[in-house]
Amino acid sequence: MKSQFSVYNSLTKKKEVFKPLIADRVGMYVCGPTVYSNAHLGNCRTFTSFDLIYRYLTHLNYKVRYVRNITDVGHLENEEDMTGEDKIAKKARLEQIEPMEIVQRYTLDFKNVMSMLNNHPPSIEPTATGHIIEQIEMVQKILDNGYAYERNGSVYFKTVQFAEKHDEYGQLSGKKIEDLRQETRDLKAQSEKDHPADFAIWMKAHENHIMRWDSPWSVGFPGWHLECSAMSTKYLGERFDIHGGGMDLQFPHHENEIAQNVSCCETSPASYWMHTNMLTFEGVKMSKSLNNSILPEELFTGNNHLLSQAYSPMTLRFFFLRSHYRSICDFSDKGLQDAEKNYKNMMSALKAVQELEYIGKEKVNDEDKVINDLLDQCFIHLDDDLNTPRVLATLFELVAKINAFKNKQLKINHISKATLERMQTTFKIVLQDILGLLPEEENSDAVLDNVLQVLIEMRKTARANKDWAASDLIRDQLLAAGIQLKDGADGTSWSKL
RNA sequence: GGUCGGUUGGCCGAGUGGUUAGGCAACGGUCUGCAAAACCGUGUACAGCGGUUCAAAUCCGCUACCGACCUCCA
Repeated sequence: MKSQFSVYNSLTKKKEVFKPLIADRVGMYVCGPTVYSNAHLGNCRTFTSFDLIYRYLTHLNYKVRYVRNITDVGHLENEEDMTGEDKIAKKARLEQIEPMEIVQRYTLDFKNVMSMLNNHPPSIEPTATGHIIEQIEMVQKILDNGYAYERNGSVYFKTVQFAEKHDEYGQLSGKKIEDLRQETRDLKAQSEKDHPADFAIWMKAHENHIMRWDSPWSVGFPGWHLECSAMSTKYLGERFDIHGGGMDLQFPHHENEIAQNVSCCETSPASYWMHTNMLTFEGVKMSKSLNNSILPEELFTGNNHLLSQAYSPMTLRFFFLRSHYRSICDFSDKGLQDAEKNYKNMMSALKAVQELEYIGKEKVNDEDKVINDLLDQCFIHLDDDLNTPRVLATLFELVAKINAFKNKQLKINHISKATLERMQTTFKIVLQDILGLLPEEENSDAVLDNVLQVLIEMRKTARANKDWAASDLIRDQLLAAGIQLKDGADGTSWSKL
């Protein structure tokens, strides 16, 4: 049974059934980070969303090649400023170290954070500096095809001429070339470009620009949008299935990328464009320039005045999954507190469902259908453009059932043995394999567990003797120490608060 | 200024032209020695105004407020 997985395509502005170009294979390119400083929570949200997509495609048995670049050339800070510096070069100058040292530091930081969030590494993680030759070749092709011109060693893309010949320009972002002309003309009159909407695909390096490469036009560096065109083409071909990135990249980055690909390869690169929405803080986009960004490390340590406590990477992942990837997600301490509780409850249920044992003769009733319907719903909601809030809602309904079975509030033999087994495998697959939520092993301390088992035994004896003072003392003292005892149908268990 | 998007119950957050989202918090119940945990139940929300319709929170228009992009950004 092949699923009817549908995704929202930013290019056509509607949900479409996903059909790869080659059956059973998917090529996906996602614009990665610029490694000139630490990854912040906004970056985390985007890449966690694409990790989910990657995981689900893999679950659907597609062979996925997931390419996510590392931008280590940086972009110009101000395209019209001829002393404009590369972001990475600027940071390097300020910190008195080599640009590639900056790149290395923040690349490692980024990969480390991705790993903590349980995001799978992409199949290929190419760097812009490692693909200068490919980029130069692409510039040459665009020149040969007549969609660019050289000016003082820099090469610019003829945006207006391109837009006149190709409907593609503006389709993704909804921008009209007339508006761009109107808007930018007055402000940036002294440019060496023919038109304000033109953009550089090769830039001649200013004399103190550190990152530079030889080329047919000048010693310089590739333009803002070129690396993604070059690397996606190299690793996924001229046409592939999914191109993704944050919504803020839609214009100009992705629009210009399409223009480059069409003018070079005569085809728009991707069938489906997927854009993730922004993470906001107090209603405003989280970004470095606004100085309102929070670092993952601050969250994991609780070392930030906005946070009442530390939150684990899995709590953060859960927090992201609570909202749909195309909706704005507003960061809040309260939201993370909720997410933490949700996550813990979900993980307790995951443990509980695995421990359920089938007892008694099958007396299957309506409950069997209820459970199976809920399990089906998980995939129906995943198929619907990865509606994770709905998936979680469905899982919570299953959690209630699982706990009820565990505490004998529902009888296990009211569902079939096959249904129990399906629930056990499916709950785990959805939670761990697809949503990527792993247990954090909080009860893995064997010594602590042994000590607590002694106390639980002592309390049990006290209760049997109706020595409530003693049993309540154990319970209350442990609670004060952050350990909660839970009396269930099968005895007492414990968890950290 | 231009383009696009949002406004859902105490908070978060889905969704749909007519039927319970879900979570957190709250309250009631079951269970319990009492609690906690767990389960069950309760809340009747969709910015405002007008229109289309048998029926709109869901479609259309206007207004208000918020945001994103138009400059590097995930």
